[in-house]
Amino acid sequence: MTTTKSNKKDGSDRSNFFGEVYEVAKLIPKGRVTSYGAIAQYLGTRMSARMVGWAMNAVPRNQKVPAHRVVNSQGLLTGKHHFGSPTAMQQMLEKEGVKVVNDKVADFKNKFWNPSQELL
DNA sequence: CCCCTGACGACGC
DNA sequence: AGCGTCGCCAGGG
Repeated sequence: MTTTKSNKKDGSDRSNFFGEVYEVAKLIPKGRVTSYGAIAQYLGTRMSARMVGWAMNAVPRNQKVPAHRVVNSQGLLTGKHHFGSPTAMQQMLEKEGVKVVNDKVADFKNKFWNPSQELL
């Protein structure tokens, strides 16, 4: 075995960037939400938050990434249109306990999950 | 190889 | 507080 050190998690290493994004997104606790910028900042604030959202769209079906738990810094469900249905994202969030009003997360500030702080 | 778009964010007015 | 613009990085045509 040895396995040396390659700690590969089933193909999550598409590029450090995408892989990290998927990992963090998968770590988001149920009932909590985070923002694209927060993930970007956690990775090193080197890339724009746009890359994070982009990574979500590039998520293969193999990866179960709760992209619905990721919203923009306003708590707005900007990516809801990418779930196949414009209401799918909201439905999933509400199902997990996250109230969504007007395509926006209620108490977003309170439900915000910061990877750099919680994950630390 | 050049141009444009894209699930964002911060700043300026 | 709402709207507009620029910046960032990468992929697609």
